[in-house]
Amino acid sequence: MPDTCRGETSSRTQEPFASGIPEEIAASLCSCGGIAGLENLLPPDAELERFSALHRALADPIRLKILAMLGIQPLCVCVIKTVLGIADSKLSYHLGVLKKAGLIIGEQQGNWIIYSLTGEGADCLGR
Amino acid sequence: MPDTCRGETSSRTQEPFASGIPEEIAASLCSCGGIAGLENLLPPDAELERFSALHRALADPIRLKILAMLGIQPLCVCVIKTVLGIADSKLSYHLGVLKKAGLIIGEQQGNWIIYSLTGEGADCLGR
DNA sequence: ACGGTATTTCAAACAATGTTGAAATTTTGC
DNA sequence: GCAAAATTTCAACATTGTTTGAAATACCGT
Repeated sequence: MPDTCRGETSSRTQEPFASGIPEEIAASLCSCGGIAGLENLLPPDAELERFSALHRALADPIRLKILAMLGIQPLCVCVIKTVLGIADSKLSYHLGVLKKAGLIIGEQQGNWIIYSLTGEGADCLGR
Repeated sequence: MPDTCRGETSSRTQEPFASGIPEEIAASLCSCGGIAGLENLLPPDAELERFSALHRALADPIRLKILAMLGIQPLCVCVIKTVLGIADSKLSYHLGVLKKAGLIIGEQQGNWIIYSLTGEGADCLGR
């Protein structure tokens, strides 16, 4: 391990916390470049935003069930509705959330709209 | 492919939707056992509930950032706070959410509490 | 054009989650 | 025991997400 961090815990850089954070923490923090170095290792905010939006779309059992169903085969709304046993407008709301998140896509086919997974939606199922 | 599905689309079983759902849908639905067969292929409700709770915990950029930080090294609250630049109580709230979800664990060490990823938390980072 | 079926949209009620600042708790060093 | 630092808890409030039923839209067969 490189000895980049001699001297006192936080007198080298003027970090905004008082004085003695735990030795072990200070040491490894130091060897990754202190607070600034740590920050550089983090994903950019835009990416965090994107991921959290994706998780928000998956944060509901009804929506997960819809994804699971579409993972088996494309389905029209009426079949999904029958399996879930929920009101039309409720289902439509959840389909909208999944669609807006880019996880499913709906294709009109005559009187029906047939939903299926997008590539991203399929990725979500694989974990 | 097995020819398990001769005859009219939905006269064999009395499915609760009117009459003619699209041919293609009906056919594959049929070959997986109709509505009932489809239902059997879905994860049990308890599992959907569990997954959705996990996603809910990840559905916030602040929390994702905390996880990313802890993925680099264990940290005390004051360092996390410095990086995020948010109020103590706000941070504590989000740490609580992650802790309750089983993704991080806090260990008191003197005056500080040092948080680190649990196994499950580390799994989440790996995608 | 009409009547019927499938699906979505809308606004209002409701529920869950996130934020804020002040007060409480825990631990340490003296 | 007391004061100071780190962290959490609490209750009020703000924001966001979900449910509901009614009305609107889109498409088909006649």
